Order: sequence, then structure tokens, then C-alpha cells
Amino acid sequence: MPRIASGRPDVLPALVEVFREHGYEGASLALISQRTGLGKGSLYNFFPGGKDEMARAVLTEVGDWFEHTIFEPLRRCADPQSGVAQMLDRVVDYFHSGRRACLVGVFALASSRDRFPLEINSYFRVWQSDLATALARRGLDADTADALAEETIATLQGALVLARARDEPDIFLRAVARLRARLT
Amino acid sequence: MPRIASGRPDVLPALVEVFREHGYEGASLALISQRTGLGKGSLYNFFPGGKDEMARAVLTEVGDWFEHTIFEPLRRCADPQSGVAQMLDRVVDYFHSGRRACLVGVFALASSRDRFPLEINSYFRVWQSDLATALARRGLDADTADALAEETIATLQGALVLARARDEPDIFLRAVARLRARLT
DNA sequence: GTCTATAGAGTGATAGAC
DNA sequence: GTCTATCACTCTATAGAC
Repeated sequence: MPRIASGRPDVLPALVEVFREHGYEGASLALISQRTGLGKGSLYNFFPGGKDEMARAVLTEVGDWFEHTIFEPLRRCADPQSGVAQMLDRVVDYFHSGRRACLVGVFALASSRDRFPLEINSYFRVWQSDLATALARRGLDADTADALAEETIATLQGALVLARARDEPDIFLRAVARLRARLT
Repeated sequence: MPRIASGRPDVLPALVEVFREHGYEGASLALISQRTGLGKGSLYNFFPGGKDEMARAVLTEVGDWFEHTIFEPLRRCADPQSGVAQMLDRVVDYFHSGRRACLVGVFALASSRDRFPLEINSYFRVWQSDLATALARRGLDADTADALAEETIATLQGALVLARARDEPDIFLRAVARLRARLT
């Protein structure tokens, strides 16, 4: 049943933004309908499982994007040093220099965490694992690399929270600059 | 109109927990009624402004607690070194060693940010300012102290997000241990 | 005819306000 | 408890592609 593949693949980006901006609980079907330009009939045609399935598709979309844009390059980059620098560049782009929230972080903090625990967990686990791999290839021992990867991802998430809370995107850019100096 | 002072001051803690665990959007009146043990009528007696006023009372309660337990000691501590260490101790207690989310962070990430922008902003701004004050009294210049305070608060928030996302409270404890080593 | 995409009226349940 | 609005969701109807 290739619901999304056939027809309207362009619905997903709008869907991602609605869930990112409002969270799972705050994303009403009326809002989703308005922002995607689709009636409820179309939405339920693409996503028979309703809002839950829409959110899963969104988590998968975001996960896939990170996998091929961030994680896979971290695992395969010839030069781990520039691989990590590239990760930071792409993260800055993705989060619009601190003006955009992290969808998985938004889901993780609200009650939606209990609805998608595996998806949320694996996003951060894979990121940490692949970043640790790149750092280990720079000569760090496995435990140090893993701890540094954990610290890096937490720093990025915290900077996104603070940037949004204080409405100061530069907080995120400063955090990335510090990470760049430290990791490369 | 002393609504809270008269009658039931003990409603607030339960209210704080409901909003912390479910966020503003996810905290339904039915849930609030159940967790506080109050009927909707009683709730609207205490909070004529409804859910919005309940959330404001909760933000004020949390803000006041941090003000007198964390912020004020940071400003006044005789020894800034131990003042910062004490802050970390109290933060670990407050966030239940990483098992508890930050209510203001939860509000900041969802659409509720736009409902309480000043309350959310001031919580983090005051914390950063008072922590920077303590650090400056240790000899750091004002800009360095402010940057380190920003980094510290972002680290704490990010560790809370990651700890909840991965269901690993120890992530938070490790972040606090690193901060302790670095700040004291 | 079948299948997919669309819109939207209508469902019961539950939301928050009072 | 009672209200109305809105929730997620279902269903009917219609359209065109094959």
C-alpha cells in the first residue's frame, strides 16, 4: 500500500513543520489540513492511521534525512576531522541557525514521548554512536569518544531549547562555534 | 482576590507536576482535576482565568522556587566557588537526578512558548545573569562569565532533553559532573 | 467497472469555560 | 454539572485514470 509514494510526496515537508512548531498535542487536524492544503479525506487517504501515523511518517522523514545527510557521512568520511566539521555545518543549516526547533526534542519533552519512545530513542542513539565512531577514528579511545559525542548532542539540544526560550538564535550559533573549536 | 492563599495552597505542587509531565497542550482539565483531586468548579474558583491562569501560577511557583533556592544564593554567597557547587547540588535534587523534566523548557519548546514568552525568557535570563555574577566574583571578566553561564544553562537543559529522550537519567548526572569539574 | 484522490458534512467524545 | 466549541475521526459523494 504505497500511499505516500504515489501521488503527493510533497505533503510531508508541511507536515513536518506543523508538528515541529506545535508538537504532537498542539498539531490539530484542522491546523494540519490548513497547512498542508489537504482536506481530511485526503489526509486519511494518505494516512489511514490518522494523526499517529502522520507523526510516525514525520519522525521517519526526519530520521531518514539525518541518516543520509549527517549520520552516514560521519561513518564513512575519509577525514574524520572534516567529517565532524561538516556535521556542524549541516546542523546549522538544518536548524536555520537556531531559529528552528528540533522536532524529536519537542516530541521527547511532551507526553508524546510515551507514544514514540523507540523512534525518539533511536534518533539520538544513532547520532551519538556515529559521532563517536568518527571521533574514535581521530584517535580517541572508545569511551572518551562516546562521552564526547553524548556531550556534543546534549549541547546542541540545550542550545536549541535556550535559543527558542530566549528568542535568541545566536545562542545556538555560539554553542556550535564552541563545539567546532573543541572537536576539530 | 487572594484565591490561592485562602483555602488550598497545596493544589500548586500537583498542578506543577501535571504541566511538567504533559506540557500545556497535553494537560487537560480532566487530568488536572484528577491529579489535584479538585472538581472543575473548584479549579475555576481558584483560577478564574482557567487553564491559562493555572499555567501562569505554575510558572510563578517554579520561578519563585528557583529565585530563593538557586538564584538568590548565587548572588549573595560568600564563597562563589561553593555557591556554584551548591547550585549544582540543588539542581540535581530538583530535577530528581535527571528523571524529571524542566517545566520551563517543556513550555519553551511547544506552542505554549508564544503564550508565556516573558515568563519563559526571564527564568533563563535571570538564571544566567545570577550565575554570571557568581562566576565574575571568582575573577572571570564579565563577558567570559556571561558566556560560561549561558553554556552551563544550555548544557543542563540539553542533558535533561537527552536524558528524557533516551530514558537514561545518568546522562544528566554526567553533565552535572562535567560542569562541576569545570566550574569549581 | 476498479482504484485513487479529493472535499467536506457528520459522528461521538472530550476539550475548556462557566 | 452544563454549556458550546473543537477534537480526532468516519463516511458519503464525486471526480478522473486505467
